[in-house]
Order: sequence, then C-alpha cells, then structure tokens
Amino acid sequence: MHRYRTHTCGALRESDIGAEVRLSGWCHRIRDHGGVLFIDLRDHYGITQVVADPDSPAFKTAETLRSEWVLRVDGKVRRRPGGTENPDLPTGAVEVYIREIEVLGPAGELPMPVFGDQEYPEDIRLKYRFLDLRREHLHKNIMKRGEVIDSVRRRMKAQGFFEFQTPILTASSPEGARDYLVPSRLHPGKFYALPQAPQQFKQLIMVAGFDRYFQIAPCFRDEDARADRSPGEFYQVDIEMSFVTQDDVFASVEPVLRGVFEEFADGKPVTAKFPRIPYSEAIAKYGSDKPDLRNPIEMRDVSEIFRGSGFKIFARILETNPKGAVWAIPAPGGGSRAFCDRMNSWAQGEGQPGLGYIFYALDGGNVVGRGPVANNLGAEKTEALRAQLSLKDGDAVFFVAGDPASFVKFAGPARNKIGDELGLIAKDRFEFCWIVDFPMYEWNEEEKRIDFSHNPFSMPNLPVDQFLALDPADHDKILSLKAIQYDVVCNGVELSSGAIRNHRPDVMKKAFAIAGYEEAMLEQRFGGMLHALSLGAPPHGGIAPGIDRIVMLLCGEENLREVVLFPMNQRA
RNA sequence: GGGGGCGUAGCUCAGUUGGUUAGAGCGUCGGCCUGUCACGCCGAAGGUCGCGGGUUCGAGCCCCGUCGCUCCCGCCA
Repeated sequence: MHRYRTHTCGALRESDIGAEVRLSGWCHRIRDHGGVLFIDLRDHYGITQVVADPDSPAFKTAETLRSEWVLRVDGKVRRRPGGTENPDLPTGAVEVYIREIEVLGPAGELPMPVFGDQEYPEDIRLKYRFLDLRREHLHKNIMKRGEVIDSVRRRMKAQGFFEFQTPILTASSPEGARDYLVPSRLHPGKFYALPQAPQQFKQLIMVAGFDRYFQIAPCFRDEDARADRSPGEFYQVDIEMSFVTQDDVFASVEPVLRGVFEEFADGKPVTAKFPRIPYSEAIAKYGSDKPDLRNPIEMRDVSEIFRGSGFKIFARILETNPKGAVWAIPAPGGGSRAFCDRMNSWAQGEGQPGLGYIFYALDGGNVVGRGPVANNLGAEKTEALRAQLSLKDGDAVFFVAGDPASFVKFAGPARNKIGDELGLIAKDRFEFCWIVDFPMYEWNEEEKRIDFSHNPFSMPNLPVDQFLALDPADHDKILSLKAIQYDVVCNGVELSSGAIRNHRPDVMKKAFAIAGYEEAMLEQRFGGMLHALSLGAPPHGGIAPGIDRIVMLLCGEENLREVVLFPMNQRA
C-alpha cells in the first residue's frame, strides 16, 4: 500500500464499498458526537467523510484532532446508512470507517479559518495567503487561471502561432511607465530594467522573420495599483504577426478570445461577432472608450433642444462656450422623483454641481415631463425630447452639459450608475467589442501644441505618400487623423490595446516631427529600433490581452488579487 | 502626491446623546452527547478599543496628529 494514499479525497464511490483504503488530507471539519465522530477529510480533489466510533482502535486519537491537521487515515469504505447520504458531495454516498490514524502535520490555532466562505480583511488574507489558498473559492480561481492559460496556448498554437521567450533583464525603453531596475554587478552604478512589455522584442522577432509570435509574457510596471491593475507585475498574452492588416489581427485573435470565454463561461452567452465601434462613437454613445455593452443605455446629443431655451443654465453654456453641448442619458424605468433625486445626490457626491433630469408620468391620459428642467424648458420642448429619445411614462432622462471633453469623465460613470441602479445590465453575459479608429494626435491646450494621443508607434491610417506630404501646420487635418490602433473590451473592462505598428523609419520620423520632436531626439532614444526597421522590416501588428483581467472576468471577480496566486497589496 | 471608507477578543461584527464591570457569533480550552455534514447542549478563558496627544469630573464614542488596509483621482497600454 502506498505510504500516504490509495485514493484521493474526491475519488471514492459506491463501487468502492468494501475496499480497504488509505487517504491523506486536512481535517476540514470535525463533528464529535461523543459516541460517533465524523471528520470531513479534504485534499485538492475533494472531501470524504471518515468516521470513528468507540469500537475503532483509532477513536482515542480521533478525539484529539483539530481543524486543519494533516492526517493519514486507513479504513474500510462502507455505504452510509439510509437517509444520511450527502448529495452535495460527489463522495456523499459512502464513508470510510477509520481503523488507523497517523498525524502527518498538526496545526496550531488558525489566524483565519479555512472552513466556510466568510470574508476576511485583505491584510490577514495576504499574510496567510497559504491558508486563504486552501479555501475553496481561491483554490478554484487559481486552478481556473491555469486552465485558461492552457486553453489560450492550445488555441494560439492551433492558429499557427509559436511561443517565444524574451529577456527579463533588459534595457530601459524610455516610453510609458516607470521601470523596475536591477543593479548590475559587472557594471557598478548601472542597471537593467525589467520589461514593461516585450514590445520591442516582439517587433524584432517580426523583423527577424518569424512571422507569428506569442508569449504568456510577464510585464513589470512601477505604477500605482487599482482593483483591476496589479502593482508591479502582471501577465499578457502577447501577440505579434507579420504581413497583416487590422482585419487579419482581429480574425486571428477574436476566435481565441471567444473560444476561451465560451469554454469557461459556464454557459453564459459570449458575443458571436465582436462589433467594431469607432472611438468617437464610443465616447458619444457610452462616454467611455471601454463601454459596458451589457448596459443598453446610449447617450444622445440634445444641444439643439436646449439652445436658446428657457432652461437658462444650459442655454448659457451653449451660448458662451463654442465647444459646449448638452447630452442626454435616457433612463428607462427611472421615472420617479425619488430615483432622480437619488441620482442627483450621487452626482453631487462625485463632485458635480448636480444631475439635471426630467421624468415622464401619465397625467389625464397624457405623458407629461416633470421636474425643474421640464418646468423651465416648457411643455413643447419637453415633449420633443421625449419623442427624440423614444421615452414613455415611467422613464426619465438625465443631462450633462459643458465641454464634452471634460464632462465625459462624469457622463460615462453616470451611464454605468443609472444602468446598474435600474437593473438594466444583463450580468450573465460577456459582451465584447473592438474600439477602432483612435485619433493619432490630440491638442495639448496647456502647452498649445500637437501631442500624440495614444501610442506614438502605431501606423497612421493614411497612405504613406499622403502622410509624408502632410503640412504640420494644418492642425485640422492632423487632429482628424486616425491611427491603426484598437482596443478589445469585454463588459466594460479593457482587455488590451493593439496596433498595426509603424515599421517605416520615414513615416516614424514624420509622425514625431508633427508632434514637434527633433529627429536627433528620435535617433537618440529609439535609434536601435529605427535602425532595425531600416534593414528590411515587414509590415506587422499585434495585441496583448491581459491574462489577469480575462481570468477575473471568467471568475466573476472584481479584484485581480482573487485570481493571482501571491499578489502584492495596494502599496506593492 | 490628493480624496473617500475602514481599524473594538484569534476571526467576523455590535456598542445609543460622552456615563457603572466594553457585548454577540465563530474559533480556543473543559464537560456531556452513537448518524452528523454550519451537529447540538453546559461552562470557562480571551480586550493597551491601531498608535500618540488633547478636551472633559468622565472618551471605544468628540478634536488634532500619526500608522495600517482598502476604493478612487493623478499615474498607467
């Protein structure tokens, strides 16, 4: 017989009745009835009830056991008495009658119980992470993480991608986040940097002619944490492909993401074909470049209704601010003063002056708009609004006004809040989309100059000769320019950015010149990359979806620490 | 760097307007219990109320400072 076990704690069934077996595991729960004593013995695979009574030679030992002691138990599998089966356990039809117990690892009093699903403070959970990981919830999440990564690898390889390893100790790349530094022994006073992403390496892999790269890549960034952003380190499915357009990248990546989500979604529907939403449309409809499409609310520009109207606050904004606008956030089912007032208070709590609203109710057979905005706006325009937004009695509409560039930071969260409060968000789905056509440049108002909007190394969405011929002083044209850059978003979570890279040194020099950078600076900071691109670089592009966020969505978690084995706390 | 929330027994929490000896559940320890699966019953131990200062006759509660955890802004592809 094996030193520790003949079966795992999840293995025994009715077919094993009568067998002499050996199990090892933790005392999950002990129920001592004096005459009969039950132990739920737990290991990675499951729980088996083992039982002792005074006739068993192991009874004396059994009475001394405590929670989370590690045991080896020998005994005989028997059918549980009629009526005492536990249908919640796969092993619940049987139990093991204990003949012998060996204590393999006793445990002191626990700082945090393993049994049960009570919540505990983060610092306790992190300090005793090994205990927290014994608990079913985290244990399952971590296993799911591994299975998701297996699935990603399988699917990527099936698409003809090959996995490469890129350096961890490397040179600092000057763009982006703060680097983590590692002192060099051979070069005192000098440092290696940990990669923020293998961006330059994967592009060099394309220049080297390998064609289809992927890697489950660790990335290191010394930036402050968020619930959905680990401090320090995280993992991406880093992907790069040669001789591709944006369509080719989508065609390769979309089935992998959809396949992985369908495999682990427990039957929840996953978007069949990811819609492509231009950046400007996402901002206008959802107030965000990472919209949660489970929320049906779409915002509308209703400036024309308020222009010159009796609602003076908005009318004045439209009159005095050339960029001024009024956006409507429809709230189907939100048509009560109580709800509207609650949203208004919420807005004030967010540092806003308030949240204007109209709610529509039946009055003598007619649908009438109510609230201060409606009173000032007048019946005709209130009705025009209702018609334009297709609202009915029992609905409401909220307003944000000012320069969209600044109020959008509030409008997006307001849309989320309203959808959430009204129960409009279909929680049991995974709604994906591509966000496309990011602006290449933006206007920096403080410094009165053109700036890169997102990633300076993306290809502009313009034929090369036309781009090279651009007049840097033609700000209108330059600010309307799009980059071939895209995000993939699921349920309001940004899973990744990606782009068709700028692989032409002449185009890159022009792109930087438009943003006001000297060529010498470009040579100095990115010279290595430029040189590589000047010796025969294929057109290429890619993307890098975040593993931690994917697993977080699939586990239904709101915090990355729930899907990372040994996470840092918020202060890293 | 900034803002919000939290900090009371090993753990989860309650603690009224500032007022006698700070409570409950789980866990621990002791006793009882032969079919439980959150077993049940009886009893006991366990507290620098995060820390420091202040106001007050009196502070878990009010004020100031500080530390820790967390969420967000800044930052971050």
